[in-house]
Amino acid sequence: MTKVTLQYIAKKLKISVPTVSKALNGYSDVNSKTKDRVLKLSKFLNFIPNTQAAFLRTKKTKVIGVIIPHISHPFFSNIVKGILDSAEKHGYLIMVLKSNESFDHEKELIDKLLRQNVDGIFISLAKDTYDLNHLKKIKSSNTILIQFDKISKLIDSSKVVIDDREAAYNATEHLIKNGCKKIVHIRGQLLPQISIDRFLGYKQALVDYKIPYDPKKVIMPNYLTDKEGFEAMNDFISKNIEFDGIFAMADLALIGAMECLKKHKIIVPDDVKTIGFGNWLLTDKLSPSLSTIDQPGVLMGRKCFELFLKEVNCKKQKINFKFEEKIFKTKLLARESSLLK
Amino acid sequence: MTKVTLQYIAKKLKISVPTVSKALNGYSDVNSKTKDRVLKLSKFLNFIPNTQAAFLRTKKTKVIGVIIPHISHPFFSNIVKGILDSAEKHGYLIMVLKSNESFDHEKELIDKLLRQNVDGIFISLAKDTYDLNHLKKIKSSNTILIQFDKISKLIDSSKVVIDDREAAYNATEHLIKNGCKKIVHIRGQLLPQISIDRFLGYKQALVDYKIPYDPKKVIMPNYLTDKEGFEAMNDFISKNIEFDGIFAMADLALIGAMECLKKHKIIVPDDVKTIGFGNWLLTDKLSPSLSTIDQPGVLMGRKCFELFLKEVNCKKQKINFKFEEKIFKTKLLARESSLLK
DNA sequence: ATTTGTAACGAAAACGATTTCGAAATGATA
DNA sequence: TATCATTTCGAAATCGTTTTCGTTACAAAT
Repeated sequence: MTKVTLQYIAKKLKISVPTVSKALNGYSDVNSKTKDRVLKLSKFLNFIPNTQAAFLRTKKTKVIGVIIPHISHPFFSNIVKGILDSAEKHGYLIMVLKSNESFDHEKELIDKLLRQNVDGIFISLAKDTYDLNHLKKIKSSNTILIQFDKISKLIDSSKVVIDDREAAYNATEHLIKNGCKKIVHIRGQLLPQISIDRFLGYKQALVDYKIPYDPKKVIMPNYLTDKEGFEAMNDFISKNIEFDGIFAMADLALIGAMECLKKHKIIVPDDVKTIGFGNWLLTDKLSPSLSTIDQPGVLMGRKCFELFLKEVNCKKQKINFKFEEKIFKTKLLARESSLLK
Repeated sequence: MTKVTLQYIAKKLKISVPTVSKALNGYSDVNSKTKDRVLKLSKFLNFIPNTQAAFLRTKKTKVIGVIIPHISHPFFSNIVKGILDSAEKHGYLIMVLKSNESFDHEKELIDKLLRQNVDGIFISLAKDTYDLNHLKKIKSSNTILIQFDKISKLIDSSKVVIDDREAAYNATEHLIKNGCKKIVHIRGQLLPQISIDRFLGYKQALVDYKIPYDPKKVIMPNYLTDKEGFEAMNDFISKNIEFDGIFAMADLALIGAMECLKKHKIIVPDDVKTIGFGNWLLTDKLSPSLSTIDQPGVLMGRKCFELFLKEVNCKKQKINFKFEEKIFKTKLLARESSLLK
């Protein structure tokens, strides 16, 4: 059994390869009868066009590479879901890669994707990415780059983010308005812009409400896991740092922190009010249910693809293209953990 | 600026294209000095080999397609994570596609992947997949097929599953041993083997412990969401069906069910003991924490890739290959929701 | 009768690699 | 010197498409 190719079909039909190709791709210079014959036979033979061969001419793979720091993370799952939703409607396929938050790894992944000639690369940077030459390589290879979530402002590309600063401001303000005066902050690492921005939002809210900023009330664990959140809280408590509110940069860290509170018989929200970030799955089912900031992951994923597609079309039609930065609004979900009784 | 190809490098070095190719691919019939020159220049020029062109000869893409019913689902996230872990070590890339539990969609996705000439397809079938011609198409195209989770026994391929029946048996037995005599079961749809198996495990445990099976104690919602779980429970209660235990085929459905109990002031585990399935993220943080069956998603993903690789190597060395079926043990996590006080 | 226009098709080049196989050059051996 | 083996290289074929452009045939218009 031989492979079914254009060649094969052409031979069977005693016509040329180009004609078969044109018939299948809807060119106008092919008789409708021959077109029918081609379509019928190729369906009958279950012809599967070879995308790699096609690529050699078209230079389009209709594949997008998505690089995220983690896979098993609800926010990134939602991002991927959003991208997939849109991509599939336009016939694109998605390669998903994870950087494990490692810069070195990230560089390799980009090389891999460029070798694959993907049409676009969507990336949320690793938290320790400082050098940007790998992103420049993407641009110089003429591959479309879309940054989301953890982005670098120094690289020209369309971007999809949330207003982290505003979100953090709102979260902090929310605690204040619910009576907190001594708010501790479990923040993310130094480098990624989002953890800086969230920290700045926290600080700004304090300023605006005339609460003195106290560096001792801010802690920076290595990872935002529940364990580290627990430890962070232990730290505050053992150092006798007073607090009546917690703002954590990630729900999971907050959950760990709250377990520590429970161990110390500190009641949420009675004694301490808390708010997290991310609206993780099931945070609404906890007791107390977690107040948090909802990031519209699915919408963000869709937007990434939309901006990508816009760029594709502009390039095709040689229209001038301007990069866009879409800033999504977050939603503060006030649940039990932060509300006055 | 021209593209850097083998051609280009060959010209610069005044040698032939094949020699460059051989130098880069470690052939022995190339002088070590020329090899050095090639390696140096191609690194200097930042040569990116064109995988599509290479494919035309090698017939290997080093890409695997993974089809799962949902993206934002912790179990499948873990599967993908496991696959990614292993794949990356062996230089494979992963395309992730979601079928949305739709058979029709699933068929299309497979066509897309075959067009892409992926080396392997890993699939967890949609719950309403009844016809298997699309899987046969994979096999007849000589693409390696690995089935996991929701599989069809009728198709010859390596398979990675858990023993659903045993797991469900253990869950039910666990409830019985903790004093339950009237256990309701929230089951999955009729078609997928896993929901049949889990149901059978439930039934078997009843038989073994001499508890009469009562069809009225089994409900089959359309989806295993929290809402549907809630409704299911409402149904039981409104029909005055007595129960002192719940075994749900999915944690999320159980969570919904337990919200309904709470509404009716039925206390878990005092009045009713419950156990779910899947060990979803944060189910250990709920109050009461959920007893559940842990599926080793990451390990399963890794195993999928391992079996795939074995098949690849056997084919390469023309060794006889036998399909394997790996059945993972599940772990019963006895937490608060099912334990005697 | 000549020109023009249009529809339908195919020859040929191109995309960028890999692989087979034979040739040339060199060194070793008889 | 003749023969043989080894090393190193490249010509050529090939993979399966797409796209440009020219050719043919025929009808319509002048």
